[in-house]
Amino acid sequence: MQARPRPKTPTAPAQARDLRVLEGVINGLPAFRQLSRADQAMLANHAQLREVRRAAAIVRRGERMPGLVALAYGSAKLALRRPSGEEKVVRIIGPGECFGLASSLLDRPCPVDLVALTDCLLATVPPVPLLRLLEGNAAFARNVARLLAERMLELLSELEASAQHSGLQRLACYLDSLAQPGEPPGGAWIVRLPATKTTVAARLGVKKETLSRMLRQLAADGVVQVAGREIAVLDRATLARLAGAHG
Amino acid sequence: MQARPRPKTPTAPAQARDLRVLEGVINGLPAFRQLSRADQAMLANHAQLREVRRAAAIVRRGERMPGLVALAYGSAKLALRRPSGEEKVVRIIGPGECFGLASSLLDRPCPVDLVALTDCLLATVPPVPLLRLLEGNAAFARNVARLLAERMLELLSELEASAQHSGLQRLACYLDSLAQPGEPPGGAWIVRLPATKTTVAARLGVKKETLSRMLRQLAADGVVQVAGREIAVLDRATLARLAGAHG
DNA sequence: CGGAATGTTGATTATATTCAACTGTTGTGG
DNA sequence: CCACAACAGTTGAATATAATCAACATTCCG
Repeated sequence: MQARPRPKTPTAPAQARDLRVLEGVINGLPAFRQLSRADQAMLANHAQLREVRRAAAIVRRGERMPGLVALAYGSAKLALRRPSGEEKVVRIIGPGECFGLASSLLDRPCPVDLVALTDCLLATVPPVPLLRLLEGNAAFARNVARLLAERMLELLSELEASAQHSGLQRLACYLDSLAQPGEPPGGAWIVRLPATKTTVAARLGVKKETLSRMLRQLAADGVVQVAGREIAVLDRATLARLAGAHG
Repeated sequence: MQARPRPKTPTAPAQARDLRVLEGVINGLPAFRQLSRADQAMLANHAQLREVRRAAAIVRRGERMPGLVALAYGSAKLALRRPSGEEKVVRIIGPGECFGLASSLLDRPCPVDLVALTDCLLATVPPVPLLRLLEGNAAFARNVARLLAERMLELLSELEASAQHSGLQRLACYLDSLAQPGEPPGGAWIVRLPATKTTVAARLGVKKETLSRMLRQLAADGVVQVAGREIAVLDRATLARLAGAHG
């Protein structure tokens, strides 16, 4: 914890003020925002701060969950790996997001690999204080119930996406969901891929070669314009049409 | 194929004793079993009993959720339908199981089609009493949280299954999970498909033709023996091997 | 600079779908 | 009771889709 943060990281040395940082991170999570400062402090007291390097495994599938993992900065992927080497990325999480609520509450082994996509700072809240809070704080229990319900529905729409067979449909749907209005007003929409194309491909359930070909196709049709990880959506209507029904 | 107990008059006329039957059904659900009799009675008072015919739509996707739907008898499928007509079956539920907890709690539109596979009797508990209980009963809130957490992990393993690309892998995995020890002790294991092969195929994410071919393949290899909806697993080791890694 | 990771492209191949024809089962009404 | 319609399942041939293999280009970092 005295290890100096990477010189690239512009923020102040995080580890020096564990509790401060922890409380900040915890307060930033939707799951905990409504808690009293006392409860938040209790969680922070039991939580741990951890820095991990790009490509490091944060939790491995099958391991006991160390608790709820919250990202202060950086990004990580939740991935399922087949022995054959192929992997399916379930979700990509960024700063302020967390992972492992369900498994922690039930004390079940981690159902996926959690792998850092960039250097990360993360907070880990062990199951015990979570369960204590769940027992003693009805509002928290309600909150957790609502949160899990939302996550469930998200996961379901994830499953739905993976069910629509055409890779192109899934890509169109994905781009559409990530599109942000570009800075020149009426112009094109912008998508910044949250990870390498290889990882995004795994997230979409296709190989990187296929993703490459699909993007080329879309570009040739004038629907998008690709520049590395930046994608400009030129024709959002067509994109939406592709995402909806079979194109 | 098999004699389904026709609900000519199932046991006793169900609608005549709404409250009795409702309390019975509600008490049978894991979500509600631990409630006091008073709370159960409250739920029963607000709940409704409904008989539906085979193939009838119980709730349509996008409709407002009428509440938690619990099956007293019969079975139903949760299905996602693409405009193109193809459908993906997410889950098949049987007696004692329920559906729609997450959507009801959040008052979100129903994310799937719920369709009766056989004639059914079902109880519907509207969102309002559910939410009231969630507010007033901390133990219930904790219970709901745990239940949703479990459902989440199930859904995740569902997603995992749909990610392993080989249809044969998914079939092997599915059969393995349904295999029951056959009645002659050391003999073969038995699987009774919970629905028509067409529906099971949709559950596995393949067309009925493909399922038929895969089963023929497995039978030719001496792994299973198929007789209508009954499947005898002759070589469970091989089945498990197929389910695990690429076969 | 140089090496590793990432991404692209073409040729080939595996897998499952689609189309189509046919069989078998089940329930209904003449 | 039989005929028939509707549905469920099987099988083969042609086809579509994405994976795999292989070579090459590019970008990222130390």
